[in-house]
Amino acid sequence: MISAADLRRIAFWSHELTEEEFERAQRGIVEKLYAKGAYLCHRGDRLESWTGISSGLVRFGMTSRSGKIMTLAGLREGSWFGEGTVLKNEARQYDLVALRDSRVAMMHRATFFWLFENCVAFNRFLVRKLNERLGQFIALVEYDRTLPATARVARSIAWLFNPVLYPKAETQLEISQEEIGLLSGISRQAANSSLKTLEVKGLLRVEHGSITVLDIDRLRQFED
DNA sequence: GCATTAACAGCCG
DNA sequence: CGGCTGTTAATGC
Repeated sequence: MISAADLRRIAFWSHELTEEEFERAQRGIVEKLYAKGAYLCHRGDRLESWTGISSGLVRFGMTSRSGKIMTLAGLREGSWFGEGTVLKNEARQYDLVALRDSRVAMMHRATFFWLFENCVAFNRFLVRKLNERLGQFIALVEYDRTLPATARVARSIAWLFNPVLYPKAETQLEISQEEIGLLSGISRQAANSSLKTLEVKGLLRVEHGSITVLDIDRLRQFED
């Protein structure tokens, strides 16, 4: 079972639970490690748990039949996902791959349903979360073809700093330029050049192995 | 043109 | 040392 401190750290929704609800959640979660490159699940798998990222970075996406990869979202510490699959009790429609060594929190299906049936705060969180992700996926339709590379990088990064999904996130995030490329759907070299552009415009600061966001609002809307 | 892969030197932790 | 970054050259759509 996950420690209380870890649960508080990676799940801001847990702060709104009563003591009883919190303990139920805690007892229903186990943590698991995935090495860089390992799949948490493949499309078509049954992954029974509702899932949160405890540390590391995971790519949420799919691979087309021709082998082209499509990234739907990058999942960082504090990301929770899989409620759609758990609620509908169906197979996963996407792949989850660890981009670096990652620790993942798995909530048992029964615990998820207990919270879903009994806890208003938990449901408020789910609705907020689904709403943000829906907005993100709508933006993805435009993003994929229309926007130039730098704008796609800007959006991929902005999503990792979504204030609704990660209300307590630091402005700095440990992420390499290669990982940013994987999440943005471009090469490391192109990611490097886009990051330089965004840095010159004052939207973020590029550091060795990490970035610091300076202006999340402009980053989200960046178009050229 | 624009983006990709490959290669490599240099830097950081 | 191993991983990440910055840059260039060759190649493809």
